[in-house]
Amino acid sequence: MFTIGDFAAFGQVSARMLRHYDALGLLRPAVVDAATGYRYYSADQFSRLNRIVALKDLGFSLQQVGAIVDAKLSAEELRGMLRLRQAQLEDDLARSAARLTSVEARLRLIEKEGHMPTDDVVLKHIAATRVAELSAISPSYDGEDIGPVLQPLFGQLFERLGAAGITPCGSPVAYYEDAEHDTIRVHAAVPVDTGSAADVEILSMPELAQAATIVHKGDMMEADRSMQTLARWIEDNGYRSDGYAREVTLQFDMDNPANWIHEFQIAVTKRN
Amino acid sequence: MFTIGDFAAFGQVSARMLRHYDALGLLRPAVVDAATGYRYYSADQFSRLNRIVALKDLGFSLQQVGAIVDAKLSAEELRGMLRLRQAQLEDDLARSAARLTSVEARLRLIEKEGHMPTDDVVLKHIAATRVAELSAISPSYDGEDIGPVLQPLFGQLFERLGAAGITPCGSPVAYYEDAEHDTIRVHAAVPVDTGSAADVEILSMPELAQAATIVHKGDMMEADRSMQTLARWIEDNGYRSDGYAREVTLQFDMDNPANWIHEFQIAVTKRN
DNA sequence: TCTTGACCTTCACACTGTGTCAACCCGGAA
DNA sequence: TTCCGGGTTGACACAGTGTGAAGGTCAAGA
Repeated sequence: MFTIGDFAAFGQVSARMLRHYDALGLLRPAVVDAATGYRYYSADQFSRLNRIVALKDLGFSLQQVGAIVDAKLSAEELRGMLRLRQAQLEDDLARSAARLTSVEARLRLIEKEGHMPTDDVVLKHIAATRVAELSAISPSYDGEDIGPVLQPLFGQLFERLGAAGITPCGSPVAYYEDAEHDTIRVHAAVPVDTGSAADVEILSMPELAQAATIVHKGDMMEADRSMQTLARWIEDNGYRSDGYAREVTLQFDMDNPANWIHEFQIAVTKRN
Repeated sequence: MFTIGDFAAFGQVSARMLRHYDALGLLRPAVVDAATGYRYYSADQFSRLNRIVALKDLGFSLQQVGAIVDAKLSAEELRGMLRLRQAQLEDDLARSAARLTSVEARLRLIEKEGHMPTDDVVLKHIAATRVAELSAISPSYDGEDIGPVLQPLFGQLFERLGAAGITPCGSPVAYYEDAEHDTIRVHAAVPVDTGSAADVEILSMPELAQAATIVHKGDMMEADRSMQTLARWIEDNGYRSDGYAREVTLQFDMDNPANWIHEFQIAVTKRN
C-alpha cells in the first residue's frame, strides 16, 4: 500500500493529478479509508498508472485514455485512433517546423536590420468568390501602365453595376494575367452576391488554398516596397509564389492616393 | 469602416476573438458607437491585426503579442524572446517527433499482434538517491544464479539496518555491475534518509536522466518476458540502452513469488 | 412604416490539464 | 501532548476559443 504522495512520486505524476484521475474514474485508489478519506494505492496499480501515463504522453486526452485503458475499444477502433493521432502528429510536426523557420527568418531580419518589420505578412486561405468584372489589356505589369487602365475600368464597372441595380458585397479586387505579346490582361472585379448584367462579366474567382498577404498603405506607385517585403517573406519562410498578386482595395480616396489601403494576396505553396 | 463581422472575415479571425482583443486592449476598434456599443474598424487597422495574427501564429501568447506590438521591447529583448521561442519550438519539434515514433511503434505492434500491449513502458527521470547497500558476486546475470545471492543479501541488509536503528525511506533496489572474470557484482540497496552503520555501505545511486521502465508482476524467473518487452520498446522508439536494469521491489511476499511486483529501470539515450 | 432576417451587444459557462492556496484533519515521532 | 509533514476537500487560476441566451440594431423589401 502506498500513500498518494509515495505513489505519485514513484509514478512521475503529481498527487494533484492522482486525485484528478480518481475524480474522473480513470484510476481509483485500491483502498479509501472511510474515516479519513485517505487514498491508498496498491503496487499493482502501477501498471495501470503506467498505461495512463504512456497513453497521455502519446498526446491522447484523458477521456481518450480512459476509453482505451478500459478496453471499450476494439483493436480496429484502436487502430483508427492511432492513425488519427499519427496524422495529427504529422501535422503538428509540420506546423512546428513552419513556425521554427518563421522565427528563424525573423531572427535573421532583426540581426540584419536591427528591428522587426512592422508590415506583417500573413498566410490566409481565400475562398472562391463570385465577382462581377471588366478587363482590359495593359502594355506591361508596371504601376505607370496599369493605373491608367485600371482606374477607368473600375469606374465603368461601378457605373454599370449601379445601372443594373447590383450592389457589391465586398471590396474591389484587381488581378492580372499574362496575355499575348508580353502584354498583361488587367481585371477589375468586385464581389457580388447575386444578379447579373449584360455588360459586365460574372465569374467565380478561384480559391487560393494558401495565400501570402500583406497590407500596403499609400499610392500604388510604391507598391514595390510591399511586394518586396512579401517576396522576401515567401523566400525566407520556405514557400514558392505562383502567378501575380491580387490587389484588394480596402480603402479608397479619390483625391489622395496616400490614403489608399490595399491588401496584396499571392498564392503560395510550400517549397520541397 | 468595417463592422466587426466584415473585419473578422477579412482578417481570418472570429468576431469573438476581436472582442477578446478589444477587452485585452490588444486591438481597439477605431470607433465604438456610444449609443449601440457597435464596434467599427478602419482599414488601416488591418496592419495591426496582421501583426497580431503573425505573432500569434509564431506561437506567442496574446500577452507577449501585446508587449511586442506595443513596442514596449527593445530590439535586444525581442531577440531574446525570439531565441527563447526558437528553443521551445525545437523542443516541440523533438517531442512531436518522439510521439510520432511511439505512435508508429504501437501501430506496428497492433498490426503484428492484433492488440495493444498492456504492459506499458514509461520513460522516467530517476533522481540520485542515498542508499544503504550490501553487495556480493554472482557467477552470472541469470535469474537462477542471482536469486540465491540477492535474497540473503537483502535479508542481511535489513537485519543490520534494523540493528542500527535505521528505517528505509523507499523501496528496495537491486542493481548489477560487470565484475572480473565475467562475473556480476550484485547490489542490494535500500534508500535511507539519514544515519549510518559500520556494516553497510552508504552511497548515492546516480540519477538516470532518462530511464525506460516497466512493471513486472510475478516471479523474477519470468523477468525475461518483461525485459524483452522493454528491449523491444527501446528499439522501436529509437533509444539505446545503457548497462543493466535496476530492479525496484514494489511488493514482496516471502511465501509467494507470484505476488511479487518489481519495476525494471534501464538508462536509455536517444539514438542518432 | 412595419416586418424580417442578419448582425450586433453583453454575460456566462465550457473545455483541458495542471498549479496553487486555504482551511482543516491525521499519524507518528519527540 | 505537541509538532510537523502530509493527507483531505474546495475553489480559483491560467490561455484561447467555442457556444448559447437574451436582447438591441441595421438595412432592405413590402
